[in-house]
Amino acid sequence: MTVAEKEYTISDLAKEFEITSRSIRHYEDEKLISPERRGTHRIYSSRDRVRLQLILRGKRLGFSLAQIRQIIDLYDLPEGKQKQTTLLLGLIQERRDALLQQRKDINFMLKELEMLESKLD
Amino acid sequence: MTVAEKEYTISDLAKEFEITSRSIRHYEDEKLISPERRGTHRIYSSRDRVRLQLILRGKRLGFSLAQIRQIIDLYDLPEGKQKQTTLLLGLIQERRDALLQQRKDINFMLKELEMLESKLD
DNA sequence: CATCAAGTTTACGTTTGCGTAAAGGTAAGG
DNA sequence: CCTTACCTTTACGCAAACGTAAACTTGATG
Repeated sequence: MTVAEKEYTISDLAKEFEITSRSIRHYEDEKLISPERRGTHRIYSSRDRVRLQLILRGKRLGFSLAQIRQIIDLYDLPEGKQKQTTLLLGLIQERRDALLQQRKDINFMLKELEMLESKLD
Repeated sequence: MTVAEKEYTISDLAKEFEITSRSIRHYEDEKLISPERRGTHRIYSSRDRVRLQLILRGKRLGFSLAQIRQIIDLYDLPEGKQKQTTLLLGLIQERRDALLQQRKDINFMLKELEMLESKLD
């Protein structure tokens, strides 16, 4: 039997992640998330909540909502045979390259901060 | 004797870093860089070039120009006794926290990408 | 059933980060 | 001196990512 799925209102998630409801609705406008509707009200599932986490993670990394949607869409691949594997692999590789570059940038800046800090004696 | 410092025009740097001159001037408007002037023309030194690299690194990490300026300003501390050490240490710590969070986010996403990739068989 | 917090849509406003003319100044070569 | 390439400032334009206000609707509660 299916365990009762957790559900969230828009302000539940807004509070939890310290963003505004407006932002969450905006992400919906931009097709990044699409919660169930119960009447007019939005009901968010655990999966929706995870998607929101992915969105925010992408944001912290400086990706645009459009880029984040691309990444998120990768998660929605219908199981089994994929549509255009090579295209997707390319997309994944692109993302990975960007992330690896970012990690380098971060490590560089962390070192710089250390040096700066040591100057403050 | 002082070794002749390398100098660059705005388009030298624009080409090297694959950005537009417009962007570089914009960074100047935003007080992120302030090259020497020879007449009306801008002359960039090696130090200016390094600053530009810092700017672009910050951009790749998703920082706003205002945030980047804060970081860059840390480099311009007059040697020796600093103005408000504790304040600066706080600022540095803030930056570090953000960078560490980003690194976590990156590592998370890299793992996710691997998983996604493995689904494409 | 009245109330009241929380939800909804619609739409204009704002900030950031440049793009893109427009209109002209400057430096080197022929 | 004239062309040509590159530089300058000024200023309006624009997309992204929401903020914010207006004007309802809904659902839980006393």
